[in-house]
Amino acid sequence: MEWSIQQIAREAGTTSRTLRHYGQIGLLAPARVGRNGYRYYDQTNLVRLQRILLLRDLGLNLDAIARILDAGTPDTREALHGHLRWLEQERDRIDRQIASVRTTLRKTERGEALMPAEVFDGFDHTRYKDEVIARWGEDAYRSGDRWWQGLSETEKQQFQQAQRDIGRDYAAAHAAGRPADAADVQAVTARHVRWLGTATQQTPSRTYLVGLGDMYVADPRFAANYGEPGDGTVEFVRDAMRVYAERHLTD
Amino acid sequence: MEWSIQQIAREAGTTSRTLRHYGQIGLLAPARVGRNGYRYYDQTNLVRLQRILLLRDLGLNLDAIARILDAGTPDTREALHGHLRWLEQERDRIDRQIASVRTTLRKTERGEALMPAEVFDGFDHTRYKDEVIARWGEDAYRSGDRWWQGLSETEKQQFQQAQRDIGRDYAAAHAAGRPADAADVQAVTARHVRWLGTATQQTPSRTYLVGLGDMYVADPRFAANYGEPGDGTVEFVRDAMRVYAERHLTD
DNA sequence: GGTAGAAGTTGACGCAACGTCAAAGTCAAG
DNA sequence: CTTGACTTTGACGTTGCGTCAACTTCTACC
Repeated sequence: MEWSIQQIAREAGTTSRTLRHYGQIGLLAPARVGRNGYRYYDQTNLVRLQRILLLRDLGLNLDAIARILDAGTPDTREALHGHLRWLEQERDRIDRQIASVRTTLRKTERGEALMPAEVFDGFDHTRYKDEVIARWGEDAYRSGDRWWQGLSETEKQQFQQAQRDIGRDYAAAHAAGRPADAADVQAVTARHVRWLGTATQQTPSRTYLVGLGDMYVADPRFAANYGEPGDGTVEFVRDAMRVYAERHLTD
Repeated sequence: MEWSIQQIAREAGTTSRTLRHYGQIGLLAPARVGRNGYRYYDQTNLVRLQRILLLRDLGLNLDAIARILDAGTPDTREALHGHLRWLEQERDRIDRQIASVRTTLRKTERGEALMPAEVFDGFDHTRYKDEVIARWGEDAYRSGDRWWQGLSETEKQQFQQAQRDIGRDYAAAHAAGRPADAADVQAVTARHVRWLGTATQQTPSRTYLVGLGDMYVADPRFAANYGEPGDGTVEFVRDAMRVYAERHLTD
């Protein structure tokens, strides 16, 4: 059982040009090439092609895909778990983009200014560029949270005051040795979440809050807002956020 | 107040090359170009650049960004709405992928047989939904055995159970050294053919059954359903199918 | 005023992953 | 034998810049 290039392309939902490209770069060679030069593909090719398309959809580039497929998957379960984690991360990223676009939409519809003049004041994320990229990838660096854009000066100051208060309370609780799931700590987190809700104009989802906690830990810009550097307060905050998310939020 | 290209780039967290590129494509012209050829940017440029970077982070391409920025607010809303719809669609697709990978994981952990297209569902088919649906009626099984789509979960499980039984019986007969044309083996094949008939809603033709046998051998996904890999069971099944086809079926 | 070094300029090529002609050969049907 | 669908191999186009290269200009310091 073998198929022509068009048949296999239709079957897999791609184009013949793509298949020729994959042949050219040695990613997927046809099972047989006729004397007329025609490419013929078999079942094995189809399976490999679909794995290629799967991995491509996961965002991997063809080079990486070739390495994965040819290295022989050591453990299917492991690989699938990896896919899953990647997919969930991807969904979270898209969720954040959706939230961001919604915020932008609301503001443009209300006729509010999209961008204040001193947008770059304060948060100079370029200083930590390398670290952020190393831990989160170029994308995270470029798309990082910029919800605070578009606020008035007064609003900004209020937010900053509230943020400082919350950060101070977290630091105090952590210094006092309180556990992250204690009621008083969770009360701080509740204020924190309300603060976030006001900032982003909507209640954060569970995965968003958890992801944000991880970002706090990963990103020194955020770490600077919570406790002294290296005293473990950021991790403490992350844990408290995770607890809160699992107790009170859904997706 | 005006800045050099590097200063603006650092401030906005991008590169001078990017700014030159934006100048070249007419997306962001510097406020002034010195007699020395140097580009100088002012406050207005900065605001526009910031809007550009924001929209870029939202995933829009530079062409779209130029149209939005140069057209004014109504188009902005329209574009953002469009982009929002796109993002939501993207998230749905990823959700389906996640469900698909989870299913795959569950089944591999239980050692159940994988239904190939189910594994890949959400990857290509949904995107080309119309095309796939259009050609779904015409030749379902020649296109790769996806008869089981549209069945209820219970029905699917029944089919899988039946398939496992048949596979087990084949493997046992082969292990016992029975010939493919023996009566007891042919009895298994008869069940097999009935199973196929139910699945495809029609009695298989002779050439179809023979071709399917060859496909079993060629395709590791099917081989996995019959005996241990490499123990010759698949070939045994193919032979039994061929015998049955030649004895009982026509085209 | 000389000089080093940082920063600026304009090309021009490179990259990923194909899309999109173009010119020409092949196949299946009527 | 013609027609039309399908295939082949080039080869250039696309997006959003990165990355030299070769050269000029600005700034700082001796």
